[in-house]
Amino acid sequence: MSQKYADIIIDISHEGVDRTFEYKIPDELVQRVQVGSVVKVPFGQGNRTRQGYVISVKDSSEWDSDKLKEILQIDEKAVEVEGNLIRLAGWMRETYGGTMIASLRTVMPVKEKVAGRKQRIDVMDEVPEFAPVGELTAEQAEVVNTFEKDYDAGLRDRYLLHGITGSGKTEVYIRLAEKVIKSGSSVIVLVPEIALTYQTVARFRTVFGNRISILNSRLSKGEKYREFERARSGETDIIIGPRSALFAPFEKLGLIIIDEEHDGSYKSETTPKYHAREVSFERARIEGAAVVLGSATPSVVSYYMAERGDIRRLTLKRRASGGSLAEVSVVDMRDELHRGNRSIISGELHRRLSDAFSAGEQAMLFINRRGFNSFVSCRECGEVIRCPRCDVSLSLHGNAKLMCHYCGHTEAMPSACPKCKSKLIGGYGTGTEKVEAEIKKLFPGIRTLRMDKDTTQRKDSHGKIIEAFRRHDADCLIGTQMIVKGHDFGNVTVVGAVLADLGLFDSDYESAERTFDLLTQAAGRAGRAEKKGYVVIQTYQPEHYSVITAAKQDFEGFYQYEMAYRRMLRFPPVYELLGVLITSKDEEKCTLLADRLTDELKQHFEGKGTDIIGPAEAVIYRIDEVYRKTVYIKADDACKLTGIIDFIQKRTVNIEDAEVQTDLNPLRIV
DNA sequence: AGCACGCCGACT
DNA sequence: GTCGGCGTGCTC
Repeated sequence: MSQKYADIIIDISHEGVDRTFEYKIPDELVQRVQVGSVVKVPFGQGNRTRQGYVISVKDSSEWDSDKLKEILQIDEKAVEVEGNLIRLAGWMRETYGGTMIASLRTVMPVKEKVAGRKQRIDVMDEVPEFAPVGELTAEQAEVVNTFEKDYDAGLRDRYLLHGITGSGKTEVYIRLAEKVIKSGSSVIVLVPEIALTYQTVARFRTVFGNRISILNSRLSKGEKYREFERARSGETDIIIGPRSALFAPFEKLGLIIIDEEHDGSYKSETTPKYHAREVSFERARIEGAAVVLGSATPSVVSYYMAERGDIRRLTLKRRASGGSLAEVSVVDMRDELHRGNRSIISGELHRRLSDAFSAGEQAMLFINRRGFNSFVSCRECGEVIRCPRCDVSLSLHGNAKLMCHYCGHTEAMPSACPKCKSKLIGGYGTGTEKVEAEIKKLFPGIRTLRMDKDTTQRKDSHGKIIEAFRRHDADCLIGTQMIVKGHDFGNVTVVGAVLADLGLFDSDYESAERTFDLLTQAAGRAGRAEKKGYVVIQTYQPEHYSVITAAKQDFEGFYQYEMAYRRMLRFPPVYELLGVLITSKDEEKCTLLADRLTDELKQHFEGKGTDIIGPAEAVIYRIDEVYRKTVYIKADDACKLTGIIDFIQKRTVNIEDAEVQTDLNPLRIV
């Protein structure tokens, strides 16, 4: 048999070796080495044994055969990568930057086979079965019909399912999945991590039984591997999980569903900083699968695509249960102050809560606040206690410990101000703590539950709090935005957004969108059963379009306003945005690299439909003793940014100990 | 990343 | 003279 050769990516995440290397395939391995094989190869002068991934196999080589080294063996412990997933990784590298090996690791989140442990009992296994899905409404049936017709015609399209809260999107997903599975293909369902609750899982499990794989953050590597193996071997037809479930190795994929597609958790925070929506389109293209994006508040990006005809829009306008939408009112907190009410609870919210509690109903109060804990400051001189390693204030945990949210630095709470020695220092408590105290004062005897970063530190505590509230162990649930997402509580009739607009101050082009989403979703929480619901939005900016349109549940209105703003400021989706982050422990090197890189970028790309903005200090200039500068590039065409990412990757300017990362369409300005 | 090669300072 | 510092460059 003639000599065969393999192109191999070495498992080292470094730009210098981010390319394929050719190896000879020894005769005894030639039957078994194929694209996707994980092999051991000698590498470098010292011929150290390294792991590598076979990217292609070929019959000839440009190289002198006796200069090539041979593959040593197949790595039996490693999991093979499907050819299609390798292609997907190649696309991700090209689109988002970073090394090929980083993209490969991303598409195969489970690296090592783990000996099958005894099957742990998972809470998800004890989920009670829901009543089988009943008849669909006319609207739901129409959506399902449209999809089935396309699917039968061999068309694998992309759809945006825009359905108001309570319109029964999950039932639609289930029907679509059934259709695809019946015709012999598999389905991936992505959900935001936080929404992967009993309810969602229970509904799917009722229909699909044990032919479903469920991923969640509680699974160990081995358990996750087991679920992926079940998908690979055809033991399951459907996988449901967060972002990484997108890479489930189904042999024949027919449909990818992304529920709550506007959710921020679909964007990866580590290189490659991919967005599951974008990657799902590419995976679907490679595999010949359809994509369904679903949301009550679609992302501006997806809605824009639908408007331009890039994806097909399907709508659900009515609540499936027939329940009416909640009555929403907006309270201007400045008026409350003028009237002499200095409480954080307005007169109207107080009345609604009072009515609900005396009727034995429940209420939810949430604070739209991205900060986590209170900072500690001196009442005398105003000094704020800051992290010695990062440019942020420390937050108070418990009442004796200060902690940095960015680097984990902890120190004891000082007894006096480090600057003026005053004893009058203290934290102000988290927003949720304050609200809880206020509620207890206003409504003695009312049982409250608090859900925020503090109370959900421990694993599972999130689910426990939700379940306790569902059992009516408490009358009032108080929390940050995490209480808003995707939980149905039949007995909740009042939802209050205590401080609705805090998010609007973020230095972040998506903050209006997020505020609209949260308020709309919050409003959808009230009165989901037969009882009438009331939503009170308290704000200092009642005239802000996010607040006005959310109160009316008017997505279209919000979208028009928001697009005008995005257009004017040239933000996505009208323009493509690339964030470039330059980091170094050495402030001067960080500046030098940022300046030189910007000069080069301006030389090559300025004008011609691209704006180059920066360099500037990042919003948090220093994290964990690393300095951070940013450059932002806006372009009228995504291809230009792909070229710029490539240029940055191959840049000639390099400063040692300083690094560059790219972030395509970042969710926020860092 | 990790290893070898290479060209200058203070040691047996 | 030579042991060893880590700057530079390459890895199929």
